[in-house]
Amino acid sequence: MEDKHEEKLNKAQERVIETLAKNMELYGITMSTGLLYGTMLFQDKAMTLDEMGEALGMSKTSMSTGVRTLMDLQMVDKIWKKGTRKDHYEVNLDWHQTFIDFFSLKWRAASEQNVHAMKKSRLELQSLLQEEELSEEVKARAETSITRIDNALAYYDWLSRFIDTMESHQIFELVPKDPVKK
Amino acid sequence: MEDKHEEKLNKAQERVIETLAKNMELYGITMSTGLLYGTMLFQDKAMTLDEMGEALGMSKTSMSTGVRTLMDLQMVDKIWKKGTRKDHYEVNLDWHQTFIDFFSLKWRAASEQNVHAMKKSRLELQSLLQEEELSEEVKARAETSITRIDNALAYYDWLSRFIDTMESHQIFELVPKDPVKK
DNA sequence: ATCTTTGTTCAGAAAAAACTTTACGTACTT
DNA sequence: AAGTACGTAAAGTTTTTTCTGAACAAAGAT
Repeated sequence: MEDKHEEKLNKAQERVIETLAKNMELYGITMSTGLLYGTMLFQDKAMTLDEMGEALGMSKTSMSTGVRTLMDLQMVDKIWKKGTRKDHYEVNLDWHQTFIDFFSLKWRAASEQNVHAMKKSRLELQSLLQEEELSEEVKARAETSITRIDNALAYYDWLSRFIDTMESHQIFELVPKDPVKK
Repeated sequence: MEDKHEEKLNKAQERVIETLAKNMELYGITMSTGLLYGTMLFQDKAMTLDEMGEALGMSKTSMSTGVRTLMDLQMVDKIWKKGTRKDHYEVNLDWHQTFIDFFSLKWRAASEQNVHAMKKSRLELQSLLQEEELSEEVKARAETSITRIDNALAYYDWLSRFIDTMESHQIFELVPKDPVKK
């Protein structure tokens, strides 16, 4: 009887954990690491690497790398526990912030790299257009390229401001955390 | 001399293409498909599968699957060209819309799946709490689980409204496409 | 100081993903 | 109707990623 209840509980949890894990690839997170996250989510205590390995039936090494990935994304935090030498981890329950952190971190970085490359190439293309004896064909291609780059740069400017409004939480003015009552 | 110019042009383009491709993993897109996208970006004509294969030194099959991935994400469009039997493709230059489409498609889908699983499990957990002779331990765990689920559901409710404001372009009121002049 | 415990690095094994070649179906051409 | 061009599916190969076990370094315990 007791087992029956426990089984029901586990089944309910596992459904969520697995769905969550599957969809975490949007965060660039592997299924296993997603399962780790989900497992920790339903724990009311911070977990040690050994407990994780036990829970998932995986090596401690994998837990170590998995939990580091999650830490890098601010999805879990390392917790101080006195009286034990083991590290303890628990999920960061502020999902809104997790989402924002992910964006700031990954999308901002990508955006900046792209902008950097584009600006550098744009300069080169401009200088190319100054060249004497530039064939019409190359000239046309360079001009198209600059147009495409400018178009993209306008987007990245927008994206940067977009991420700003998330980081500053200004976004919650437009889209409030608590839906406005009717 | 002519070659010199062309080489300069290609180098400028390739820098952008490669950077772009590398960072497209945020869209869940493989490096090769990213290179394909970048290549098409700097083309002023729509490309055929054969031209793509030529340009990337890859098989036509790969181009076929790559371009389909990009089409699914609305990043490229298939173009009608009369007088030829080949399919032609060109990138969708509206980057803002591409970003929004990606979000609508991927994040909305993930969100809905997660919500679905959570609601289902939440019901099961509620019903579990009604059971007679429920051990204190299981009861406590079920209650924690419900709390965690409710916390997540609040976030997904927000996320859904957030995506709404993107799809409806309301987001451009808060974050205008053209930065406000000073 | 020596012996444990703990987390991580590294090399190799296992699994998954990406890419290519072959084969096939459809639609256009002659 | 037969032949050809085109895109894609399927099977097989190569490459990449993930996972593990052994070895190691740091910190604590004895």
